[in-house]
Amino acid sequence: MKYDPSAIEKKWQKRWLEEKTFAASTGSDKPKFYALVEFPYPSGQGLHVGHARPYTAMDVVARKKRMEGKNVLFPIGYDAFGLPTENYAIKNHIHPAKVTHDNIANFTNQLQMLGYSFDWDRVVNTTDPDYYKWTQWIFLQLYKHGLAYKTTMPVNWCTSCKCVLANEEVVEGVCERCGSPVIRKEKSQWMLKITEYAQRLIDDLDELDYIDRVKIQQKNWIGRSTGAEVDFPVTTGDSLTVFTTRCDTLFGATYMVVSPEHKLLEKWKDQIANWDEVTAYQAEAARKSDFERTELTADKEKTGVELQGVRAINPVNGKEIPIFISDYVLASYGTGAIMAVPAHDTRDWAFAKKFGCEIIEVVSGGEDVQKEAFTAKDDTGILVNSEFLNGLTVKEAIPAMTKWLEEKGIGREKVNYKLRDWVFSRQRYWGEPIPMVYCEKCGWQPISEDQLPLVLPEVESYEPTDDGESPLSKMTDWVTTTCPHCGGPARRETDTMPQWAGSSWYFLRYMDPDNHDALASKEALEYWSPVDWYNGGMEHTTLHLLYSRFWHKFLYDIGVVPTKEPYAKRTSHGMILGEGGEKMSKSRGNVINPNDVIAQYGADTMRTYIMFIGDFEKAAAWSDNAVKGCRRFLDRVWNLADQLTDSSDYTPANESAIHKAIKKVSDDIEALKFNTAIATLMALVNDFYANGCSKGDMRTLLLLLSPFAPHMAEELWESLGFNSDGMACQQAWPVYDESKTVASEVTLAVQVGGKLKTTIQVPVDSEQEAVLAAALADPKVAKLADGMELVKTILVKNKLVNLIFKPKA
RNA sequence: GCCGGUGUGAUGGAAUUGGUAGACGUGACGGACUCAAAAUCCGUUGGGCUAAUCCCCCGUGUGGGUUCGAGUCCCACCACCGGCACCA
Repeated sequence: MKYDPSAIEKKWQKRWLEEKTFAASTGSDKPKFYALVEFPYPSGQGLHVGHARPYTAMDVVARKKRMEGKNVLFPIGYDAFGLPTENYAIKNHIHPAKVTHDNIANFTNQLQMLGYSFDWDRVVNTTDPDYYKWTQWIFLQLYKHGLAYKTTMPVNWCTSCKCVLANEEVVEGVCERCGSPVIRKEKSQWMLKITEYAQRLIDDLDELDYIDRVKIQQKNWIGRSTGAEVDFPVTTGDSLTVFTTRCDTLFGATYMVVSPEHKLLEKWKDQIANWDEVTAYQAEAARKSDFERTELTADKEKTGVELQGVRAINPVNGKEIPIFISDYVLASYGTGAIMAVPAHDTRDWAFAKKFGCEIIEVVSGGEDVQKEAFTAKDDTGILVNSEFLNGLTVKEAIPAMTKWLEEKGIGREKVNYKLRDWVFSRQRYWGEPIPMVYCEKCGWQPISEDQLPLVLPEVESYEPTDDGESPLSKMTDWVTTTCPHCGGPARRETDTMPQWAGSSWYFLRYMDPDNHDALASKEALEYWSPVDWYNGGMEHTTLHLLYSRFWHKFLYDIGVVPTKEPYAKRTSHGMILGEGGEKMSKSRGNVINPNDVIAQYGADTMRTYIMFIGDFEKAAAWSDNAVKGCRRFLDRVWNLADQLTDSSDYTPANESAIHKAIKKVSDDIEALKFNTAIATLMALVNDFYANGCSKGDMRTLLLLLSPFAPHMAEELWESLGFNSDGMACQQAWPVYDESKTVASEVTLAVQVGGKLKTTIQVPVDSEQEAVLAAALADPKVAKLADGMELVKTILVKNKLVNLIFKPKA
C-alpha cells in the first residue's frame, strides 16, 4: 500500500483528541515534566512555519518524556490581546472579540493538523474574562504592595500606534511592533517597580539552566554598575549629586553637566542669568525624538548651555567649576547629573573641546590628554595630580577615594542599573482594563477584589484618539463610577494593560485552568512548578521572559507560588528564513504556509523537515528540495514495512547500529540536536535496506521515529500488529545496551608523524604492543618504517595510533 | 564603541569536545527500469596530479603559535549576524 499521509494523519489526530491521549493529570505518582512553548498571538495570517519549529521541537521532547514514564504537561493557549487584532477590527468594523474567536479557531485547527500532543483541555485565552480576572488580581496585589504607581514622566510614544511603549519595546528609536518613530511625551502612566527586583533578577540567573546568551542578554539589559555618588556644593547654597564609576578621577573634574530635565534647574531659576537660553535648550531637547537622540551617538556633535551665575565647587580641591546643561546626560540614569572629567572620558572630552573647558590629566599612562581622552580602567594607568591618590593604580584608587568620600560624608558607594521601571499603561482598547478608580477626595483606589473581573465594555469605536487617551475614555457611563473608599463620584482608569501582562503568568494558569477561586490551586502549583523546559524566541529575552520572571518573583514573595523562578530551563530556537536566506515576508512573496506543506507532503514530513532543517539554535533557510528528501525518507520507512523478516529479534548485522541509534537519538533530543537525531534514523534505515530488516528492528525504529513522525509511527505500529498494549506513543522508550554498541573488532587509524596513512582492523581494546605489531605489519607502514627508528607511539584506544619515526643514526 | 555569536564541499549542515574532516539530506553526473518521462533503485561526487576508485600533495575565513596530532586550544587580524548603545 502506498503511503498516503492525508488519510492516516486525520485518523490518528481524531483518536488522540477523542481518547485524550495527552491529558496531564495533576497529582499523578509518576514524576512530572512540564514542557512549555510560547503561546501564539492568534493573528489573522494564521500559523506560520516560524511557530512550527519550536512547537515541533517541544512536542518531540514531550512525546519522548511520556514514553520515558513522565507525567507530562504540554499545554497551549492564546495570547490574544493586542494591536493587530484591534487594528483589524477598526478597519473591518468587527468586534475584536469576534476576530479573536475566529482566529483562535483557525489556529487550533492548524495546530491539530500538525499532530501536536497538547493537552487540549487546558487551553487558556488571555482575553477571556475568567482568565484576565486573575491578571487584574495580580495587578491589584502589585498595587497593594507598593509595586504599582502612577506618575507623570516623559515616556516613549509611538506616533503610529498612538500609544506609550515600555523601554523594552523601543528598538533603535523606533516602535518594536510597527517600526514608526517614537517620540518623548509627558504622560501620566501606571508603572511597575521592576527595578526593585533588578538585583534578584541578576543573582538568580546563576541557579538556572538557561542558555548563556539569554543570561548574558538579560544581565546586560539590567545593566548593573557599581560606583559612587558624590555631592558637589553649589553657589546657590544647595548641592548637586552625581553618580560616577570613576571617582578616582575626581581631581580631574573640571565642570559639571545636568540633564535638561533636571529638577534643580527650576529651583535655581532666579539665579541663572541666562534663563531664556536654558529654557530654549530644554524645549529643543524635549522636541527631539528618541531616534534623533540615539542616532550616531558615538561622534555626535555635543550641544549644551552653560548656566550663568551658578557654579559648583569640586569638593576635593575647593575649585569653582562651571555647570552646563546638555542632552548627553540622561535624566533617567543615575542622578541625572555628572561630574565631567574630560581627560578620561571621551564624551566629556568632546564636550570640553567644543566649550573650551579645562582638561586636567589625573591618570598617566596614555597619550596626551589634550589630544585624546585616556579611558583605560586597568592597571596601566597611575594617578597623578591627585594629592593622596598619586601613585596608585586606577583599581587601587577607586576604593581609596570611595573610602575617603565616605569618611568626609560627601559621597558613598552606589549601585545603579540601566533597567527602568516598566511603563504599564496603554491607550488602547483591546487589553485588560486596569482595575483602578480615581476619586478627587481619596486619590487612586483599587477596585475591590470581589468586583473582578472588571470586564472590558463594548464601545462604539476602537479608534485610538489623537489626544492620547484610550478609546475607553469616551465611554462615559463606564468611566463614571463611585469611589470604592468613600462612595463619592469617581472615574475609572481608561488605559489598558500592555500585551505582556497576560503572558507574564499564563504558564501558571495551565496548571489549573478552570479554577474560580484562585489563579491556580495550591496543590496544582506545588505539583507542577516550576516549568521544567521552556523554549521560546530570543526576541522575548528582555521582554516577556524578564517580565514574567519579575511577576513570578513577586508572586513568590507574597506566598502565591512555591518557587522563586518560573522556568528551570530556557532554550531558544533560530528563525526560519525563506528560500535563499531572506526573511520571510509577504512583500518578498517567500512565505511558506504550513497548510500547503501538509497538503502536499503530510504533517509528518513537515515535522521531520522542520527538525532536520539545521542547527535548532541558528537561523535556517527553507528549501523545498530538502522537504522532498524528508518525504523520501518517510516513504522508505513505509515501504520497509512490506519486506520485513519475521523475527522479533534484531537482525545481527543491525544490532550494533540499533543500539547506537537509540543512544544517539535519546541524547540528541535532550541536547536540541534534532537534525542529527533524524540523520541517525536515516542512516539506520539505510542499514536496514542493506542488511534486511526484521520485525524487531522495525519495532524499535518506529518507537524512535514516533516523536518526529507520530502519525506514520502509529499507523505502522498498528498495521504490523505491535498494538496489543496500546499505541506507539504509549510504549516505553527503547533502552540501549552499551555492550551491544561495541563490535568485537574496530577500525583503527594509523598515523605516521601525525598524518593519516592507513587503517587497520584490530580486536576491541587492543593494547599498544598488539596495535604496534599490527600497524607495522601493514605494508604501507612497513615501507615508511624502513630505515627508520621508532621514537614514540601514541595510542588512543579503539581510535588511532600515531607512530613517530626518526632516521636511524 | 561595548557585549555575544558565526565562518567547513555546488548547497543545508555533521564531526564522540584535541584523535580517520565532509555523517545525513539536497543538487549534479553515470547506470538500471521505461516507448518516453516522472517516480524508484544502484553507483560516483572537496581540490590538484593521474590511464587509475594506486600513489603523492593541498584543504575547515586570513596570518602566526602550542601539540605526536588543531575545524576544535592560544595570539593577531578580516568578514558577516544578533543584542545594547551619550548608562557617566
